[in-house]
Amino acid sequence: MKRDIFQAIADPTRRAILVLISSTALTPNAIAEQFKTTRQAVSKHIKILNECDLLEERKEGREIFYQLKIDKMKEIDKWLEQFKEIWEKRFNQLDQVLINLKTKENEN
Amino acid sequence: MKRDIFQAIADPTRRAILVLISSTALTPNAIAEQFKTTRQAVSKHIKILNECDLLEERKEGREIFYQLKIDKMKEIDKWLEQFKEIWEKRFNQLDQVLINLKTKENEN
DNA sequence: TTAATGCGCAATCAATTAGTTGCAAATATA
DNA sequence: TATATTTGCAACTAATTGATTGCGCATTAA
Repeated sequence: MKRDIFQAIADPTRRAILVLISSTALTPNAIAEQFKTTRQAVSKHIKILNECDLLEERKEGREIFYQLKIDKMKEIDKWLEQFKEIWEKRFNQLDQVLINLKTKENEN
Repeated sequence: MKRDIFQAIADPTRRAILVLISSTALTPNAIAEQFKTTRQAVSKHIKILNECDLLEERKEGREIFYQLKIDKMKEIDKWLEQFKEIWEKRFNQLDQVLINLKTKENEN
């Protein structure tokens, strides 16, 4: 099954999980407690996130702690860059318009 | 139907459309030509993008030109910020480790 | 006026999805 | 050893998705 990070963040529950485990490693049960959902539902989301290579796991006895591979999130940022170039260009153009207006103002 | 921008970018065809119309306004037919897909399929994607308030449309005779509301893409960037804070913090910590190593080196 | 073009929308279909239930394996506790 | 806990995985269901087909409306061209 082909998954990508954009599909991973499409689901709101999954986005919340990502935020939750971005700074702390948590077990599936601990995650489920935060969301009023079942452990199994969380488990399925974890599986998907894992397929996207978004998780680090650390086993400790019978518990498994999951944490976000935060660097993976940079892939989204990288994709966004092509739009940033455009919106920054537009912003600069707007800026130029404002400067031109001000110059004209001073001419009066 | 409740849509959000994260669902909009979940589909690879839709991501390609967004890139395509980020700098130029195009008609559904013109978009479809770029992807070797049908006009109707593109039309459905456009509908979804529209529901997410991602598009500006300009009617010209019987043609409708669609262009990306580029500012809307900032919402994704805004969501990413919470992760950026973490990865920058980690980077600085790593930086500190390297500085400490260098200091110890100089002590020898 | 008639024919062709560009478009949105509804109906339909196959595939995928999120969630539930049930179970077996591994670990911990009594 | 017997029991309880934590987990992953498979089977199932209801809902959603992407794509196709067919239609009607508006605009343009002959």
